[in-house]
Amino acid sequence: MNIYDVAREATVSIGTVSRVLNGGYVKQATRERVLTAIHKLDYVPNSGARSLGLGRTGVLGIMVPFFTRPFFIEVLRGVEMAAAKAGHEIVLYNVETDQQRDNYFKRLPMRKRVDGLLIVSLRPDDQEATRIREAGLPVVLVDAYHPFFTSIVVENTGGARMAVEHLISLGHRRIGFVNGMVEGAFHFNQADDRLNGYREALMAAGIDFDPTLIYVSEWNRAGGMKGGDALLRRDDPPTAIFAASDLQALGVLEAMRQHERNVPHDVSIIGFDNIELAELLNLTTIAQPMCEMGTIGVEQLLHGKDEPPRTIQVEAKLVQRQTTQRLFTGVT
Amino acid sequence: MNIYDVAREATVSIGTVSRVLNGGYVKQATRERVLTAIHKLDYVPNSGARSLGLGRTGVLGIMVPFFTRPFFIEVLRGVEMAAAKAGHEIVLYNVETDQQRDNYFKRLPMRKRVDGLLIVSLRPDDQEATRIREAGLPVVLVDAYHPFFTSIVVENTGGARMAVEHLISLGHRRIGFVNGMVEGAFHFNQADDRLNGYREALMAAGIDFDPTLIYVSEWNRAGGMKGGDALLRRDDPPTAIFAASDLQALGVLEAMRQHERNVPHDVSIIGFDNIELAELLNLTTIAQPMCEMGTIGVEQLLHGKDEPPRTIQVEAKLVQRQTTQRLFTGVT
DNA sequence: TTGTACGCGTTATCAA
DNA sequence: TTGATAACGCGTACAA
Repeated sequence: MNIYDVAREATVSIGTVSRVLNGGYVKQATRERVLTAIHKLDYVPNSGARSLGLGRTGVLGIMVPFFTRPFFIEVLRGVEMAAAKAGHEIVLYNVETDQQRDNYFKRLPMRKRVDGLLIVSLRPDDQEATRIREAGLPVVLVDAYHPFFTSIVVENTGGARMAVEHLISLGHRRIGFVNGMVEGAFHFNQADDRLNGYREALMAAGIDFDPTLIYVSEWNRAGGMKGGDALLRRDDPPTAIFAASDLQALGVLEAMRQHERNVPHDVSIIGFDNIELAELLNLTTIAQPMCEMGTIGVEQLLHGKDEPPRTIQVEAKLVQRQTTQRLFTGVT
Repeated sequence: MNIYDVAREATVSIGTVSRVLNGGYVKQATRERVLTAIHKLDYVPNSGARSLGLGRTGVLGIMVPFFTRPFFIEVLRGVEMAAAKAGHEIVLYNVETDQQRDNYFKRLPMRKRVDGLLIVSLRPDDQEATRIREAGLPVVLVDAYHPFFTSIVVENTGGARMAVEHLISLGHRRIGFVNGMVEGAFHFNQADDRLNGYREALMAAGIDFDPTLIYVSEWNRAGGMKGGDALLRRDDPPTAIFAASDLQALGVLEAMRQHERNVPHDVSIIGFDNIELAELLNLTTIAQPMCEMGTIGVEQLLHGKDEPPRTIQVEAKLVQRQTTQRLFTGVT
């Protein structure tokens, strides 16, 4: 069932069929004959052949680590919405190992299977970035940064500072920090920025920076649990804990439960991201517009083609819920 | 940068390059020359052209409604794992409206953009199924059933019966049921099966079936809340509630909180699915192997090509946690 | 307004 | 073991 069959059925040439399909000038009567033939034969253009001729595929690639984590799902949601609206399909490149990451960075951009590539939370090194740029494939980074590409990032430093300032404003001075770690060789750099925010807030309040109050864990619940546990085993446990992601904050909450500390009475907890679960569990957190970041990313991919790369910073917002409260000093 | 460039660089014909790439017989020395040329030119085969010649794309389509819901995410996880292992990419067709659903059912199978289509929780009607079958595209259904295609389903009736039997075994006799509804024209049919399981369990225990104890809601938290709320407003509220999905069960839990009923002391709650959240919130539930269903689906798609369609029923299992307990009768 | 013929980058077939 | 060439199905100049 190809374009020749339709042409024969409608007794026209394939050129005419193509024009009917792609909106060229065709006499009304001819158009109708072709349309009837198409309908009768149940003809649908072969998209592979189409992209070969056209030089584009109508497909956007999205490269994302651990896509089942809530943060990435939210970004994906935004991506899907924007792509669907623009009539593009999306193919998912999930990254769980260094090997996958390297493989994708090396091959994906030159295969021309996609019209654009959205990379989430993964940072190409300079050599990879150079190769990608030379391949000419539009690339946009979300939650990651590289000078060669348009990047959408939340104000990581500012957001972290906001979180810690919130805790300080509640009277806390011994504030633990469960930060995220580099998983594999993925080159996340959010962790550094958030650490800077943490330090800035302390410094501004005249609180000494104590590196032993920092625990670096994986960006998931198990990691958060380990962090919360470690911080509570100290002789002088912190009265508040800032976790670099909501998932880690959930782990911290679990650790608190195991240590039989009441949140927020004994310990205040604040997370980062504002995933759906945070609302469900009443977790105070720093919200970043995850879905929107995905949407913006796709729009940049589609419409920001030839503009020079730029960094789009989106706002973080404090969402106060019920896991943080004024430090109980024992005084009335 | 195409195969001709490589051929020229290595002073061979494109046929030889192709053979090096696809594993034909090539003299070692020639092979190395070609490989060097490939490396030097950073050549990567154009996958569009490749699929045109090959007649296949190496891509699997997955059509799924509301893909951000935990159940679908879990299925997707299984799909992604299996597809990656088999060296296939996946393109995501998210369905949120009837229109999208119809569009995809009509066009997707004949465009030959994918080598196989996995359809999750969506049921084609007979006409659609016929067209798809005629298009010759391998299709597998997950969490849905149609006689034309291999289908992977959990024992919906058995699972629901298990849930209600569990409640009955705890002494409950007035058992509410928050079932799921047909959203749009998506033709879910899980709801009917689960209703049957509910009735069977009651009947087996000699309990009268009371249709007013059933509330039909959307398959999400908001729906569950409405259901829980409605059931609690009765003069004789149920002592236990079975929700057709964990998401709805979460809504029911929220409703209980609003009505200031203690779970499980005042009311026992059981869900269905066993999403990650269920563990986090200690929800008793009926587990279905969501991830595995995705994996099996892909395997069937890839290896079950010419075998006749069959229905693969996977097991449901009771996972007892802390939202169900023996009915408190007031007697010691 | 319509038809012809070429190009897109591969794979596969067949002859050498 | 290698090279030449015909598909694959479409878009699109260009000619008619």
